[in-house]
Amino acid sequence: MLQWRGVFASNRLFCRGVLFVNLIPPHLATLLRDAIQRAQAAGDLPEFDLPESVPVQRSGKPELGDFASPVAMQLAKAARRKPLDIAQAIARHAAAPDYIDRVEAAPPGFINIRLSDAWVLNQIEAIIAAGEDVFALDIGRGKTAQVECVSANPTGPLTVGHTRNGIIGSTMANLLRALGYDVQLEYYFNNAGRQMRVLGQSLQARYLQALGRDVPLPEDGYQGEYLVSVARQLVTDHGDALQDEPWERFKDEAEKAMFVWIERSLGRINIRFDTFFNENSLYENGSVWRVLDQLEERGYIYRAIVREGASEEERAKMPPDAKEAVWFRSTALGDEEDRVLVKSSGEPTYALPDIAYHVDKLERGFDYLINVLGTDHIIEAQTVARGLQAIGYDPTPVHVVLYQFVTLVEGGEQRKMSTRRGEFVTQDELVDDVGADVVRYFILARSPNSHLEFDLDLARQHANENPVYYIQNAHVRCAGIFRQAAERGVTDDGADLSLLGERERAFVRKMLETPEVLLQAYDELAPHKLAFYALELARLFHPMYDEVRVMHGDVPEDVARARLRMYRAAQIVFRRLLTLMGMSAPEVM
RNA sequence: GCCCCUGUAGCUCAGUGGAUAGAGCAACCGCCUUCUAAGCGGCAGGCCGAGGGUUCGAGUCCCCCCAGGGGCGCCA
Repeated sequence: MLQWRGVFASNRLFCRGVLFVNLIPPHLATLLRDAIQRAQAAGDLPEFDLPESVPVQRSGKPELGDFASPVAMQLAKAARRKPLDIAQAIARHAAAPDYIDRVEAAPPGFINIRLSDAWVLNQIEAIIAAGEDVFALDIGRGKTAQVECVSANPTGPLTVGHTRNGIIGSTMANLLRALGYDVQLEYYFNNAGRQMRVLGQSLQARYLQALGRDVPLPEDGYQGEYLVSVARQLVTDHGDALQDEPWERFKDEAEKAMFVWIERSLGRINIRFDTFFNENSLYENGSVWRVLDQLEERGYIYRAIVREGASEEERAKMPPDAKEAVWFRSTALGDEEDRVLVKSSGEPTYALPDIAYHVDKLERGFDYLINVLGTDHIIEAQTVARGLQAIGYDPTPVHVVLYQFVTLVEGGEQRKMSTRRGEFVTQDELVDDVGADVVRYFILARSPNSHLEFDLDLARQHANENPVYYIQNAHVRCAGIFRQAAERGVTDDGADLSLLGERERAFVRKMLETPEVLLQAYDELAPHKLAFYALELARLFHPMYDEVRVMHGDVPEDVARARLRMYRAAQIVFRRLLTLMGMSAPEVM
C-alpha cells in the first residue's frame, strides 16, 4: 500500500479559509494515528508500538464511506484485542474536522470515514478556481525531473514499438509536471555507429539509382522504401551534384530527413521533446573515457580475452588470435557476469557511453530521472546502475520503466518487424488508420508490464466503439451544455450547491480521487492508471448527464444554476485528464 | 539450461494483503419530440492456469508445476 505518512506536509486541505482540493488520505492517516494515541492515553487501547504508517484506502464499499482503514485488523495481534473493538476505540477517539462527516467502525474491523457533503460540494468551487491546473500537487515543487524516451536511432521511421515508449514517457512527463516538477523530455540518439554508416551508404545507393545508375544496395543495407523517397528529394534539390560525395554526406542527409520525420510523427501524437542528446558528444568531451578511468581507478576494470571465471567451453569458443577486451567487473556489484565495455577492436560497447550519459544526467542536477526502455534492455539498465554505483554516484534518482513488447496482428497473423528489412508498421500508418487519440489511449490503457497485442483489424473496426470517445464525449457534452446555456442566458452565478442530488454528489466524490490517482501513477511508474480512472469517471458521468438535466422544463432555475456549476467543474476535470494523457479534449464530436 | 514478464468474463485488459473480483468490446432485451444516442436502462457471463504453503484475511506474498512472450552477444 502507498505510504502516505510524512510525505505531504505541505499539502493542505484548507488555505486562508478557502477550501482546497488536495490529497486527502495523508490527512486521514494522521488523524487515525492521533486517534490511536488518544485511545491509548485514555486507557481504551493497551500500549503497543504505533504502526509505521496507518493505511488508508478508498473504500471498497462507497455506501459505508469514502475511505477505509484496515489498521485495526493489523493491530489485533499487538493489542491482543478483537479487531472490531480496536476499530471502535479508534473511531471513538478520532477528531472530527469539518471536512469529515463521520468515522465509524464496521465488521470485521474496518474503520470507515465519510467526507462531509458540504465539503465535497464546495470542492466544485475549488476545482473551478484552480482551473486548468486543477489537482496540481507540490511534491515536485522546486525540483527538476527528466524523462528520456523513444531514443530511437535515426535509421528509419518510428514503429509502434517506439510509439509505446514515447507514450509512456510523455505521459509520465505530463504527470511529473502536474506534481510540480520542472520537467525536461529528452531524446538520446547515436548518429555515429555502424548502423548509421550503413544508412548513409544505403541512401547513397538509392540516390545513384535515382540518377539512373545501376548501383546495388550495400550488404545488410536498409531496404525500406522510405530511403527511395529521400533520394528522390535529394535529386530534386541537388540534381546530380552529389554523385561524387562520400557516404558521410548521405549519412548526414539521411539523418536530417529521419529526424524531420521522427519529430513530425511524434508531434502528431502530442510528443514534443525539449532536448536531443547526441551520444557522440560524450566522446567529443571525453566523458566516456573519463568514466572508464574512474572505473579503473576503483578497480572495476580488467583486460582479458574472456571474462574472469569463464568456463573452458567459453574459452574454447574464442578464436586463437583473439585480442583483449576491457571488462567491467560488475559481478563485484551483484551481477551474474562481467560485461564488456570496450571491444577488442577498441570500440566501446553501448554500455560505456550509456553510463557516461547517465553520469551527465546526474551532473545536470536532476532530482528525478525516468528512462523508458523495452524489456530487452533490462541487462543494459542494470549495467548502467552498477556502473554509476561503481564510480560513486547514487543511482536511486534513476527510475526505469520497462515495458513489454508490442506485437502487431493483422489478418490473424503476427507481423514481425525489422527496420533493416523495411518491414514494419509505422506509427504514422497507425495514426492515419485510427487517429492520434485512439493510438494514445489504446497504448496508454495497458500496464507497461503487459504484452501489448495490437490487432490492426480490430483497431480499425472498433475505431468508433472505443473508450476514447466515451471519455471525450463527457467533455463534449459539458461543452454542449454551456453552448446551450449561453444561448438561453442561463448562468451558474451564485449557485447554491446544496441543491445538488445524490448522483452529482457521487460524481464529485469520484472526481476528488484524481490527486490520489496522479500520485499513484507517479509512485508506481504506472501511467495506465490515468487511463482507467478517466474511464471510470466517464462511467459515472454519462448516466448522470442523462438524468441530471440543466435546461429542461421542470428544472427550477436555482437547481439549474447549481447543476451548471457542477458541470463546469466536470468539464475542467475531464479536460485535465485528457490533457495529461496527451489527448485532445474536443468541444464537439 | 538460467533469468524476467504474463496467465482473471467469449475477446482485450484493470485490480495497494482487506469487505460480495471489475471495466471496455462482443451477445441478448428495451429506450431518440430531450443540453448531439459516440448515449441510457436491463440481462447475462468467473474453480482469478493447476497444486501446495504463509496470514485473522491471498487474484495479490512464498514454493512447485503447466502454458505463452521476451532476455541470456566483444548487437544496438
